[in-house]
Amino acid sequence: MDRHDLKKAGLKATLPRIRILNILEQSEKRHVSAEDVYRALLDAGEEVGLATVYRVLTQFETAGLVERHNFEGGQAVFELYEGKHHDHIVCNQCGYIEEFVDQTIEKHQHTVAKKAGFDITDHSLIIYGDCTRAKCPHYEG
Amino acid sequence: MDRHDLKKAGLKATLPRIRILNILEQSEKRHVSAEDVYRALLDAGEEVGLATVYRVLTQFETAGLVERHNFEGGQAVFELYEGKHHDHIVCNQCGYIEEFVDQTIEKHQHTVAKKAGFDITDHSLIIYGDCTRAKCPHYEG
DNA sequence: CAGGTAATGCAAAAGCTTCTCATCATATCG
DNA sequence: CGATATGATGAGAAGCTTTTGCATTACCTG
Ligand SMILES: [Mn+2]
Ligand SMILES: [Mn+2]
Ligand SMILES: [Zn+2]
Ligand SMILES: [Zn+2]
Repeated sequence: MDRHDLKKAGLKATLPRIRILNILEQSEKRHVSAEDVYRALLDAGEEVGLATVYRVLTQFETAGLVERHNFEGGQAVFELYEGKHHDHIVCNQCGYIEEFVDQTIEKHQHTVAKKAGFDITDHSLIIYGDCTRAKCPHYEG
Repeated sequence: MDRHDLKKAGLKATLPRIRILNILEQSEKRHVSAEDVYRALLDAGEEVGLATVYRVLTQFETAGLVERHNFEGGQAVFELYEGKHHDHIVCNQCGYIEEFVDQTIEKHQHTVAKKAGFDITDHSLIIYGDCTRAKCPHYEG
């Protein structure tokens, strides 16, 4: 992802946009808030305003470069869109996020929509639970 | 639902709480925001503070009397909990909400959680689409 | 119905996101 | 390559939803 992809998306290849794209690509965490991106820029010594981060992320979303998710907790999170849909399972304890696709669930959603008389455009499926990773604060055996 | 149910939930039967419960029961719309509840109270000539509405709705949620949903749009919505789980399909155009349960989807969520090593506690499934009701602004045949 | 405790109302504050507007960078074209 | 027009940025103010602090008031118990 570089200035070329921005141009293709109809966006001027400005320094802030290139930098934000880099943050999204190089981030340890795949799902990051606007604040996360902003702090990462500050840590890297880049001067980008928080308002710009919000603006650019929204533009990226509109352009189909990133996806926005509203997990519980008020703060929206963003991730690069890689061309394939997936859903999320989130740990209540440590916030760890795993991605998944279940074809049966996907298919049944369409059935449900049809039965309800809706032309389905999208969906959001988030499973919440307690993960069993050693790292997780609440995990004991 | 009356003062008795409040007591059983460990909540004092105060006037604001009784009134809010009534609003939730008698509301035209099943899924209402805190603002919706607040305005309904004002319209009924009841003097209840907005902060109290938020506090009480959160207490009701904790007590298992209502459920909170975070649909797109920033504002949380609440509905009375009737003892049975369901998911939602929401119209992008008019906001109309239909409820559904799909046992296959429910079952597969547990499978997914197990495979990911999570003890599932909850989930949120929201399907978005365009409804085909005559009432709907975008619906044309 | 008096006393203790919990709930309320108001206003202030918090948290997240968007907007305004003067300034600045980018793309384009000569 | 430099001038110009256009669009983007940064800083702060503002918006919207939700929470909090605190003095006052209502509920429950006895
Ligand atoms: Mn993801
Ligand atoms: Mn519902
Ligand atoms: Zn965890
Ligand atoms: Zn509709």
